[in-house]
Amino acid sequence: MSDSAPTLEDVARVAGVSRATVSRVINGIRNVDTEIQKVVRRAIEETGYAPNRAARSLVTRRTGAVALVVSGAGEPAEHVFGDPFFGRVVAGVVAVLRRHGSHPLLMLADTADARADVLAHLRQGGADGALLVSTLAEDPLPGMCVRAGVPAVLFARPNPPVPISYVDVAHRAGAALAADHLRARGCERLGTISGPLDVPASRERLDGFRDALRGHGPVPNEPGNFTHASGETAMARLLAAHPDLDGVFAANDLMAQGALGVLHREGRRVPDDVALVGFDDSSPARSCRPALTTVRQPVEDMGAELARLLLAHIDEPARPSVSVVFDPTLVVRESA
Amino acid sequence: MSDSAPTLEDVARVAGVSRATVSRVINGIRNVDTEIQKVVRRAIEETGYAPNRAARSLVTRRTGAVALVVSGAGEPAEHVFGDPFFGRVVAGVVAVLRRHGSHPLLMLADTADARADVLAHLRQGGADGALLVSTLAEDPLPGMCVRAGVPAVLFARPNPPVPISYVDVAHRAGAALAADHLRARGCERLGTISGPLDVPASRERLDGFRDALRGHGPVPNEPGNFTHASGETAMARLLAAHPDLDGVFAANDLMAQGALGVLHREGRRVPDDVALVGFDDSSPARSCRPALTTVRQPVEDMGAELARLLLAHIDEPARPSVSVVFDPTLVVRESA
DNA sequence: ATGCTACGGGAGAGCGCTCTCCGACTGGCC
DNA sequence: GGCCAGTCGGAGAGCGCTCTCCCGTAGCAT
Repeated sequence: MSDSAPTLEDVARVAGVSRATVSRVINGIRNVDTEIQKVVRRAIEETGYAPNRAARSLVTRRTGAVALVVSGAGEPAEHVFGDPFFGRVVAGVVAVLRRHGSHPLLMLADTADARADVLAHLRQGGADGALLVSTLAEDPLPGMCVRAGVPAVLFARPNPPVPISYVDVAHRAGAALAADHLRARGCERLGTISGPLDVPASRERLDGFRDALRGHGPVPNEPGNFTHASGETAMARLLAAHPDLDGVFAANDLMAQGALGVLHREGRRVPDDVALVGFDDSSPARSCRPALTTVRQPVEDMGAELARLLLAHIDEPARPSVSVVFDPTLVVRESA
Repeated sequence: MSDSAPTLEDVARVAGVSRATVSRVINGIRNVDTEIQKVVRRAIEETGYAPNRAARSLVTRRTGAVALVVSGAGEPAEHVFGDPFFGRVVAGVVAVLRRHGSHPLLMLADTADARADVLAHLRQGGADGALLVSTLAEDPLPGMCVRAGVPAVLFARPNPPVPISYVDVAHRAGAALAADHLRARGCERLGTISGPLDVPASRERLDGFRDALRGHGPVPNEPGNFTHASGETAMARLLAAHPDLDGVFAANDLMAQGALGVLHREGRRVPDDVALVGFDDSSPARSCRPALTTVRQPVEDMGAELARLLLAHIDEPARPSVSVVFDPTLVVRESA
């Protein structure tokens, strides 16, 4: 045994067979005598052999890694990674990938340079494909991937529309769920705290809410940016402009939580004076007081589907792109 | 140009030089005539060349990837990934790695099989080293890495002690900060909600708290397991056994948040009747009502140091292992 | 003019693996 | 007994890159 790691050659010598046979045993095992298989396996054991991934990738053109790209504006990285929502996506992704022997390679695409790096990495075969999770209103990365012929799948519909597979939730239907619930519990004067209006998902949640309420008068909205703080300011503004509000729909739980704090400070009881519905069913929703009634996205399942789609596209590059839209459900807790 | 991706050879042909020269230009550029460099760069541009990472790794024995291993018991993956604490570690790690052109490869080591897979991956050169973040009381993985000669760095002190570098926070000092603060604001009857007592960090926080209070009578403790729910039950028990409690130290913010809910329900005002101090300074601490006074760990910095240490160990395998311990600080908010 | 160093650039040997041939051997059937 | 099909295993050609030699040329001192 030499000083460096054992190679196929070493194992073959110990087993008294050829390199090819050892390779056959390790991989698909097309047709190798069981007796020889045993001998080879013993030799592998004995030498402590571990196949070299780089050498294998060189010929198979597969790495067993997929890029998990977080595409966002220049916001601090901890924001994205610290977001439990993203964590749930990751959990779903990992659950599928690990069964397949793959792992996600975490990458940040927060600047044009970073995007170029990500694309270069992909083109260099650093990963077999990419999962793109974007917080950007308009993201050029999906288009770049398509043009470069890199298999990629998006979380959320691509904004500059490109022929690429994606998973999403039915935003309008989810918002309608919230609207119906608020109406059903007797709320008359509703308001909303939306996300940034240039983000399609925000837009759809707002439109879905308003559509469901068509014929019941205008619904005032204050846009936030999905953060706790923006929920607070939005709620304060909404309350200032419409003191008689009795129901609020926030486009995510974090903003709802912020709104909750403001309502409390202003002496409004929730849900008695003002009913509040969030979106996401993230962990804050559960730990809030009062616990948040919210529209649940099956985020883990969506993450899992994201991974499944990518693996399919990697396996079969010519596969037509599809969109998979999940239906949200209403989780009724205390706030509405 | 052939149908497949251009190779060094193609670029060399276009530039009218040898493969080696193109390689030189792309990498260290040891000594190549500037004129020729220009020609080569133009050829690279022209061919749209992207170096093949696998081929490069094969000879350099470097992948530019680092395993980020989440080592935990069989708990659901979403728990770990969804934990903002982990997200902050990742943010720190990524900040350093990206400057170095590396990326973290996310791996789960929640079972013995998974641990074996992780180790195999590392031994196969799937990553240049490993960052181990463990929630386990006793984790065999660090030892496995050391034995296999895989560069690895831990977040938190290794429990079966092994010669390996790690970063950690001064738990005892942090707990003492909490104790001193509670004493200073006049609390007399203190209690604690610790983490699992077989986890070294929990132990140290508890011991540190008690040590700082030595001579002021015994400090009752109810152990939890770092979850919201366990904080609730622990607080309820503590209150049942010691109704006259006027100060509580919880070993993390999540449990503190749970405790807060129970105190509220029991009609105790915080901080007037019972003062409460948490640990971590996680986002729940900020969004709680009342906002949590807590011991802040500089988690992002710790994550960054984690990555820096690993890169150093990869560069210089013989480098002696070290431990880097960060000092926590007290963040005073409303709860104490 | 000769030798020596210095440096730019090419040739070519691998890195460790997979996979396509192709040869050898076996057994069943005419 | 001969032939063909079928099965098993070996030889060897790459995959695309890096890096060590080595040669050629130029610059300088002898």
